[in-house]
Amino acid sequence: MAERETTQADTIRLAIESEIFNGSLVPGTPLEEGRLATRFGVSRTPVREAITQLVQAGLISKSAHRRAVVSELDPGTLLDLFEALSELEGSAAFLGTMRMSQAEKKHLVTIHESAADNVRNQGDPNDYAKLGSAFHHGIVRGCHNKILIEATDWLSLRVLPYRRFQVMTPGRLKKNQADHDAIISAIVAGDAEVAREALQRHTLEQGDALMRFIALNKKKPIERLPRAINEEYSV
Amino acid sequence: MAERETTQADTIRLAIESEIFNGSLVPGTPLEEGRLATRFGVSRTPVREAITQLVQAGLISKSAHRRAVVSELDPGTLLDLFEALSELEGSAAFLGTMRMSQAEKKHLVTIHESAADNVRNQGDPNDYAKLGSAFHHGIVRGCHNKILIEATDWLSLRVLPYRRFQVMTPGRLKKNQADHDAIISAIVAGDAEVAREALQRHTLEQGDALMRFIALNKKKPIERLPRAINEEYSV
DNA sequence: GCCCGGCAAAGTGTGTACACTTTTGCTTCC
DNA sequence: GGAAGCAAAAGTGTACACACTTTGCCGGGC
Repeated sequence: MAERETTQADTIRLAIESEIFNGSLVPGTPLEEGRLATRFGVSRTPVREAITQLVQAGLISKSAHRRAVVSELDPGTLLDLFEALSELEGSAAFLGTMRMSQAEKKHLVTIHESAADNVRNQGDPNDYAKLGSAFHHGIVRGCHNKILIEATDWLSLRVLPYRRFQVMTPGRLKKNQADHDAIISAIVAGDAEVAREALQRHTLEQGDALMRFIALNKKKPIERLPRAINEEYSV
Repeated sequence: MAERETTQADTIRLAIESEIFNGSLVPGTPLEEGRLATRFGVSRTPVREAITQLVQAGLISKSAHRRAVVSELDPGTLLDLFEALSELEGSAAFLGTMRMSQAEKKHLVTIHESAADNVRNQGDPNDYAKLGSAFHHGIVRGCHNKILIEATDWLSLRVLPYRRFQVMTPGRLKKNQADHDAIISAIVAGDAEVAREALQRHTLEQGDALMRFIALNKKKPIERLPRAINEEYSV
């Protein structure tokens, strides 16, 4: 085979990841090395490697001699996750407000305005979700701190499997847009402390809404849940 | 062999970790699977597993078909690390101030007072270092948010290999103790915002001091550096 | 009827072999 | 003398085999 710089373990890790994100692999599902190996047409070795990586990423959990399972977050942990994420994003917003270049801020404004257009014209909710994710992403990147970005991504990753339950009702969509409006204003105005607080509260509320939604729909079978709004994941 | 709940991979990971922390494995050192395997008296398989885990922990870096090396942090990244850590610890202090039980606060005060005694009586610097670490640890645990704790630990882990360069000159020691004093006062008084800011600035300054120290001593061979003050690592 | 002990099947942990990639040091040519 | 190219050596990635652990089931005892 020709030179490869991505190993099979990487390929398999990516495949499993995306199955977790798009919901084919529901939290709680056990992952057997042997089965995955035959399914992907490789031996168990690269599968094991992929699993180890995903365990460290927090997406799956496993203990010695026991099968790996897709991580399942109880409500308390999910709440912790959003709380921690809100703190990190808040910090990023604070630093970003002081560090983003004019071009970076401009870019954020552009994204925000596209989202506003989408709301006005009742565009594709999927597009709106992507813009929203790009907005958050842009702010976090703006802090120019590799480690903080890495940590934020790490937490975002772990929320991702649950994001698919999110639905944007017209009311929530408007609220979301208003929140973003306040955030971008603070950033453009250079008011770092306000930006921190606005983004922090926004993320916390997002998490809250998501949790309420999950709680409401817990009893129904997975298949009956509304379709995921973000087919793609970006982190 | 009798039943074991810790696999060889775990054992080896722990061994490599501690060698990184105590300085036997200097950042930049290449790690060969084969050599490690013979050294630990196992096959390459568990060694590979251990390495994969350490890569995800950020302690080791590696790319396909290339040897793994102990992660080396350039000054910029180290600065980012401390900045991010300071934000996280600040957040933890904020939440902890509101959430810690009286018993937990009491415990922190006890630690702090032991440290004060140590300073007054010019006790063992090693003990002081341990108390300092317990102090930070206690505050972080106080936030009662599993994810935030996990994230903070993750970053602390990555700083650890560099902590051994830290020296406590009498001046720094006094400053450190004064900082802790301000932090514990704010926590006991229930002033969360002050606690956040105090711990945040404290961690940031600690990082700054460490970086200056490393920069000064960079040229000297490793063996000539002062002995590590924390033999143990706790995270 | 319920619990407990043991058995078989499933599944993971580790050793080992081999193919392929990278690295290194030598040789050769300019 | 230095640079480019080549070949051997070193090292990693994957497959596969086997031992050990876990798990679920079954039957016997209380």
